[in-house]
Amino acid sequence: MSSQVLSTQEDIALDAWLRLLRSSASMRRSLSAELDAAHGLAISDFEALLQLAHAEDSALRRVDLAEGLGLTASAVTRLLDGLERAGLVGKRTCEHDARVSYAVLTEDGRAKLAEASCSHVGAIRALFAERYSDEELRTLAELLERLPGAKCSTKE
Amino acid sequence: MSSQVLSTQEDIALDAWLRLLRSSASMRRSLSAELDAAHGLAISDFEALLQLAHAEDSALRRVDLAEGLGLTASAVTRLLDGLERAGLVGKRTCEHDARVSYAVLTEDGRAKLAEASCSHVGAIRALFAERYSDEELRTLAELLERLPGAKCSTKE
DNA sequence: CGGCTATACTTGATTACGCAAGCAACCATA
DNA sequence: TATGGTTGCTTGCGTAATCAAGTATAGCCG
Repeated sequence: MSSQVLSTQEDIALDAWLRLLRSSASMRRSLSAELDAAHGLAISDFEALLQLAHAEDSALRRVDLAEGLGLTASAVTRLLDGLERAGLVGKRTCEHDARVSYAVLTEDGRAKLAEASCSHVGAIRALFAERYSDEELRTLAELLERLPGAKCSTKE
Repeated sequence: MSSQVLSTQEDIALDAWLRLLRSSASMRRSLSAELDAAHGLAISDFEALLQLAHAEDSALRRVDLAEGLGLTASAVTRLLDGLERAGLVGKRTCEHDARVSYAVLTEDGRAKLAEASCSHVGAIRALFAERYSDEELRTLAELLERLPGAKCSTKE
């Protein structure tokens, strides 16, 4: 009794939160190791390329990329530094606003993405397919969508 | 068509994965800011104190704490450095194995945890309660438990 | 006993992020 | 046009994590 600081009553929210944290960290670690070993990309690199590939003209303002990735502007500056150095994305200036610079997917970038997509997305799909039925997966995706910051999708 | 690297067919697994990543990052950021502002603790600090409070004798080997927190041994060394400096945990040697050193919750640590639990766990509960019915929350927790690294719980 | 391997932990280097501050360009209003 | 506020982006710095390498103890097997 003396050791009970928190009530022992089931606290499902706390369990859900811990599982969310732990599983995302654990999956991020393993997927990241795989992706890096196979293609020399970090997870954020891959997702940036993916966002660009789905964007109009394969180009995005850095601000919008940050929004899409759930990162800050400064993180995107450094992320793109690396991708530009690797030749996977390029810069394009904006005619109407000299402040903005577009990040543009290069042909090399598109090729790299295609090459990495197969194994990476496959690994992601496998992780879920092993554990859930189609119905359960849809339920999970729907429930997760309601959480803060989760309004993201592969389409559009 | 030229811009489609990945199939546009619904890829629920990928959506679920992105939502998991984004929501955990977003929630971690906001909860962390709150917890730090109100009690000067990082999320990992809080969770370490919580694990200790639930442990036998309020003590854990560093290895086991690492396992419970989903961190590496070196991360735990540095985490405990801070908590020891703050007087919230202490060290205890092991009689039978000179390699191991137990991290022990101090009275100050227990008090700090009690103080922080109220608002922090409250915030967590609120985040979920706002979005889910009891039934949905149970479903979410159950689904998340199946993911890699999610085998964690507040009880035992 | 002596040597091997495994385990518990620490330490140094690196990384990925956030935040705060700064700069330059844009916009609105007077 | 001047001026004040906002937006897009970069830079400096701090932090929390990682990995790789190092130290010390344990325990086993010849």
